[in-house]
Amino acid sequence: MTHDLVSDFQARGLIHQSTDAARLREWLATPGRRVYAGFDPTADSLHVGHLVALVLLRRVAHAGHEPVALIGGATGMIGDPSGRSEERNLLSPDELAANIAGVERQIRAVLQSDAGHDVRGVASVTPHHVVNNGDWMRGVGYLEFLRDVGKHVPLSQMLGKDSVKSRLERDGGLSYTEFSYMLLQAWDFVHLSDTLDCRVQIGGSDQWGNITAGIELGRRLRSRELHGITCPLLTKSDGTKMGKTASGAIWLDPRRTSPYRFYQYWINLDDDDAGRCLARLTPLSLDELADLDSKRAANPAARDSQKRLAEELTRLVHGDAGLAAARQATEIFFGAEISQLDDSQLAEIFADVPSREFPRSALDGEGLQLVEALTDTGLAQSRGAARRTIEQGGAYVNNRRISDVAYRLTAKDLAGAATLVLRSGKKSYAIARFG
RNA sequence: GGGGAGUUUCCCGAGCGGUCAAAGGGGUCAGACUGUAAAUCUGAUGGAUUUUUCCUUCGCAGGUUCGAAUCCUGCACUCCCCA
Repeated sequence: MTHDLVSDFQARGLIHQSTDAARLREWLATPGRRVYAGFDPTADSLHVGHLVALVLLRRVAHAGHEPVALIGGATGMIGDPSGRSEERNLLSPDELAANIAGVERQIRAVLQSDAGHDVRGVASVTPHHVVNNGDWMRGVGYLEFLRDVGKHVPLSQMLGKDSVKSRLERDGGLSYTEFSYMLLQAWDFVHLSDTLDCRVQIGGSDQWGNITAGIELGRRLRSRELHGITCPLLTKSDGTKMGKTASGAIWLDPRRTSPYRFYQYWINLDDDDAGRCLARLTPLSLDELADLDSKRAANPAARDSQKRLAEELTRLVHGDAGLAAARQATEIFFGAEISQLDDSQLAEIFADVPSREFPRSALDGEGLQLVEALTDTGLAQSRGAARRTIEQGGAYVNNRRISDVAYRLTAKDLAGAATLVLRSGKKSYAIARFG
């Protein structure tokens, strides 16, 4: 079960920078080594950008080691300046507590998930650790920290970090608080090496400066050799950040991003991105990856890669139930006319679709103007826009195209007992409920 | 302090007394094609109505005119040059 983690990372394009590869391999040659990655609770949910690090930890477990997920209860109070162009706003203690709770739940869920055949049965027997640096930082006094930690970090080294340099060159500069961030993260690393004998830290490429700060501190304070790996930031072939859409980030929390939208995000990736994500984010073996690569080249239209990717990741994050829901919604959304569904099914499938209540009486007599329904549900900005959409053939009721501008909705248009499904264009849906 | 240029509809950018809701491009939204892709092509793109009009827009406030985004006055902001 144990295999060479470093080679595996390399083969998947997961290494951006690392400390001496030979020394790393040597350290990791013994099973049960602890490897950590940190997550700052900047929101009450992680998003796709965090997925790489989470999956890295799963690979650590798969390789026979013990992953350590660090939640930045302390560092989250400060804010990491890395990769940031402006000073962060501080979070209130209440927000922070809520964020920590949310993030911790997600981390545990992913680390414990048995999604992905390669890890099945492994995660449950391989121990993993979830720690919070707030737990050991809380009791540390300022003077104590300055004497024990700050004393051993040369200012020249801190000023040399890219994250600091780039911010100093900007108008906004950075505050002393954010400047100090790297000391906390450096101390985390040393602390974990003390308590868990954890000697490897992994993170995104923007973490290199913070990681090396910890390695340096370990050397000075403990004469201990620590190791670090960063992986490239996941970007799309068009240069934009992975996980960002026009409507915002793709979150792991189903209340923020429904399993359906999460699933769709991966389905819609272009071929190159899908290939890279499969390698970096899924537990598929290199053979399977090569197989999908050749299938994709031979028959891109089948989109096997995108489907597999969406499947693996949706199951990992949302479980089998979430995947099933996403698939069902996909079938309905891109399927034929909607009928024979009851209201609760409709409500479930269209859970993340905006909905709007109308009085039941609106359907009586002449009925409700389709134009009005489209604007009231937000599918059209104005009545003029709604007319245009209908005239151009972009308006659908229960997935049936309506091209009559004067069309009125009546009881016969209901898909369920009191629900009908409106659609504008290919993918914008809205639910109209008649209570 | 002196001299000059500018501020246009979501963005860039034409318009310089009527035919201007305002060229062109970008974006966005529909449609076709397609792999729920990319590229391409077509149409639309202030609001209300509907096929006829009406209302609101061209930095802000006034004014000249039958009529102004276009002319005049004042105010605000931006940029450039000389000190």
